Amino acid sequence: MKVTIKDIARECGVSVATVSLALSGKSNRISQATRQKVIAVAEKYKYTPNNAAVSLVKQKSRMITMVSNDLTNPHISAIVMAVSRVLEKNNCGMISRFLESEPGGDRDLISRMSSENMGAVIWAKSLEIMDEQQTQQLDREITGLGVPVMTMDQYRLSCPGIDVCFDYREGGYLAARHLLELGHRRIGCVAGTRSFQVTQDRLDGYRQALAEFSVEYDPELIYYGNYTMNSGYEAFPYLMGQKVTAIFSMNDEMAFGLYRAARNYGVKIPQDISVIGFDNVPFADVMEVPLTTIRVPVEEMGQMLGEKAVEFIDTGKTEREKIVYRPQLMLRASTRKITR
Amino acid sequence: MKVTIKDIARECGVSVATVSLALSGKSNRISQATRQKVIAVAEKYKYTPNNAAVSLVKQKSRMITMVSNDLTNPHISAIVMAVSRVLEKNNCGMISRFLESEPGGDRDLISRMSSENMGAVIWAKSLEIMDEQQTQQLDREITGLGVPVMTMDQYRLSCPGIDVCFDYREGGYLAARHLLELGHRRIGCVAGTRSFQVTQDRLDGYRQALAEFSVEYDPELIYYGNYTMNSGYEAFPYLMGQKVTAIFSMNDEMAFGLYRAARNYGVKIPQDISVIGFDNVPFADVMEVPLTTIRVPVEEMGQMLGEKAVEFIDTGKTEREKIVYRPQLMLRASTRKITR
DNA sequence: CTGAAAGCGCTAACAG
DNA sequence: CTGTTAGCGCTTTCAG
Repeated sequence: MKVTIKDIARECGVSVATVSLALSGKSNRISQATRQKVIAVAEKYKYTPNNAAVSLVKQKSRMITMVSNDLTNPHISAIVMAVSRVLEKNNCGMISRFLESEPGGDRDLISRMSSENMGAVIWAKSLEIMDEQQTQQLDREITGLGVPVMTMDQYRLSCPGIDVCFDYREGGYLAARHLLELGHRRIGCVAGTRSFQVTQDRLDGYRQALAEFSVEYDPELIYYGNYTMNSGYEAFPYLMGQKVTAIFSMNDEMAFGLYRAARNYGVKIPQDISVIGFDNVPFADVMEVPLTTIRVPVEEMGQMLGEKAVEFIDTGKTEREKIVYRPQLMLRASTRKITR
Repeated sequence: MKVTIKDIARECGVSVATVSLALSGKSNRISQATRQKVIAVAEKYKYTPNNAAVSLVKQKSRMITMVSNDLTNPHISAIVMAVSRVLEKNNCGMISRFLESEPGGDRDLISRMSSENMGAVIWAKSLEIMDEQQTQQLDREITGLGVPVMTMDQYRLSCPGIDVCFDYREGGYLAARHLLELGHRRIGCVAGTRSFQVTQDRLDGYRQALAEFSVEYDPELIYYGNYTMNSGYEAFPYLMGQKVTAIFSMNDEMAFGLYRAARNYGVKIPQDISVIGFDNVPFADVMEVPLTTIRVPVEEMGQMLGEKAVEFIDTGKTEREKIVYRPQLMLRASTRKITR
């Protein structure tokens, strides 16, 4: 049986209250002598508090629930890893819930979460496009958890927390503009999951760039995938059929799918076709033709998410904050001036 | 305030005991009428039990602690993802602790874990090479957690659980033999972290293959990295200096580092040098020159880990089991017959 | 079939 | 400076 505060109290000949106080160190009502003794005994038996009991009485804990998409995407694992690092350092725990990248299912998730009494949640799931009513509904449910919530998008929540955003629109804009500046006019796009807000945002940026260059938007040039490598692979023949000279892929994973398909079809990147990705995962730089892409500062964003979660737990503050990160073009070798 | 069992009891005009019994459904001592009423009210208020309270009284929970190395390695994230999937399905939660791939620090980790009262732990951290005394010491500490422990290596623990192993030795053997069969004789090796047992195992396999082909083992041909891409990158010039014609990399990540370095040095794979990896991460197949590698069935292994954790929690069984998975050569394009 | 009561390990008033 | 006490939300005997 694990040693409890009671065992220590008995051994030291003091009450449990004294032990609790001595160990927490939060009060100087305890004499040096007793404190020292208590600590010594606690160490002797390698005492560690029972978190369930602590969080039951305190009504909160240093456990943080992290909700995110599928880890097989290195972009996601980078975020999770960054968050985890911060939490460990601040001795918080992390309960992770990795969801397959499919829309829906939040309802069930939230009810399960409400059983755990975590101190905060990091909701790093892609935001679905929602109408006003759905938005309010989700807000009500999430807010109902009664803890601060950090998100990775503008969820328009009313509970304490922060929205750590990225300007996907500008990212899409930068990507398309880069291609346009290289002279491309028929620019295909491998979009991600249709129902995600971030997909729409990138598309908006793409369209804005086209407009600036007076290129008409052609919906036939958009292929909707689901952010997996495989969907990039499938997009390739379709877009080639559309005679595009360049492709903007909404994430690097799908761009890699494009690479693989191009190899199969004997199409050379960037000689025959330019490709630009999005995310800047570590692998982008390993390919034989390093991938030009849009950098998303995942490390910084993950760290911010983690630090804020800890801060909200520790200070109990109640504001809702927001921060927006900006994209950056990583120019590498997969894009080039149009030759025809 | 979250609704508790007490609120429901009051609303239904019954005692808390009755509510508990009715909701758990484990007893037929409750009349249909009351049960129905209790359930209706619980749903109305979206009641969910407070896990802290439950686990405090039951002295265990359906929360599983998952300890693993750094997620930036896709091989690790695949395992974590597979585990997570089965836990979700069995409505268990997962507390994750991702450790940087450095030796040591288990001590602190275990004491932190002992505060959470999880139902099981999955210890998917690489095993360090240890002497008899250290082995016993670790066993004592881990066993001291008082819960079943699933590992990914032969930890020789005495607590309930399972060792889900992989035959790394045979993997190393297959890799080296493949190269030998292609006629290579000076075969470099990018080893992983020196202090890991799995590193030693792969090396043993490599040496065995050399012996079978009567090739003398040359320690100068071994470069110790740390399983990161970067260490593969650094290994390259060293091994080229040793005039090797082929390289066995102990994981795919490091092989990718080799790829990147080869590109920089203008060395062609496989024309100038053959490369074989280990793991078979999804990317291995995306490279312009798809990577020949040794497959580790991470999906199956992760699933086994998760299922066993659930099984041990649900049945309370106390044996210690063991299962060993076998390697498989994935022949692709990065290795070829020696031409000189 | 149902209620009362004890207790899981710990904290936080409130007394002393 | 230290002990007593009342609970946090829930399960589980043990009576009724």
